[in-house]
Amino acid sequence: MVDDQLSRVFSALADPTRRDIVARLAGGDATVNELAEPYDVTVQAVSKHIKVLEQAGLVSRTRDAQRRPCHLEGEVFDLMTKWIERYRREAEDRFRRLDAVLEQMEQRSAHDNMPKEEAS
Amino acid sequence: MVDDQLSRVFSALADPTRRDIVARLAGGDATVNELAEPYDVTVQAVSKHIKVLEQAGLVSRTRDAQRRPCHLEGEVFDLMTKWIERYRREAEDRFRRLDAVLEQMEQRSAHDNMPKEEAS
DNA sequence: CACTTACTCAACCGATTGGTTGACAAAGCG
DNA sequence: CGCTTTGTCAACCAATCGGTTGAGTAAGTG
Repeated sequence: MVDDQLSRVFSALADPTRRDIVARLAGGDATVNELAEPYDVTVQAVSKHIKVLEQAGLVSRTRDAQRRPCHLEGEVFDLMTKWIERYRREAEDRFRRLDAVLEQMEQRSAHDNMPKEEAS
Repeated sequence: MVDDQLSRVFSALADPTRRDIVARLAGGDATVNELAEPYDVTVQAVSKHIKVLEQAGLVSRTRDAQRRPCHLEGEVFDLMTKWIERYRREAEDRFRRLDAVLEQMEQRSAHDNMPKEEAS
């Protein structure tokens, strides 16, 4: 099994059914049977999916008689967002720097017929 | 194999080695051997990881003699961020609404006289 | 009490995954 | 020309994954 939380979260959301469950839970809490209803799989399979989401920290469960209402936990999204944002920003910064370099090269190679204005 | 892009991206980032590769590529392009160097696995294994990242759209490759420099593609992160942000926001909104309801209940139970007609 | 509802656990199955080794292609270098 | 570097492809293997069926638990209902 995957050991670190970030891996568990990404891994949990790699499955379309589980993403759909998350999407539906974002609209409100629901029981296992309610969640299982629209899919063409057994309740046991959905129960497994929920367990995966639970272990990733994306979903929590309470008890209401025989029912086990599932609740979407928002905080874990922060973990992902932080990771994603960090590298996206770096990638974009590098891209911008590269862009600047290319622009400079462009200007230099065409300095004869280019306007004297220097766009810094 | 996973069919949709979002699944491929999440699935690709579910592996710690692949996340590390992405992290390192955020610092600049690198060849397969350079990327493989720090890990305790064969170059072939790393080559496979890169292929997974490539098919997820996270990495692109050019050619430089025998070398295949890998480049991090930033745009795909948007796909993830959009998905994440959407459901996080909904979850947080619901949380705030629940908070408001609980607060209201708190205030109401503080009163000894409960209103006869309960709004639903 | 028996019965139904809601759900989980255990065992199994086929497909996929992450790793290996070995062979091979493609390009630069002696 | 051979040799090295850089990387991929193919075949295999053990572990995991998503699904199944069947049994079992826990709680409300007749």
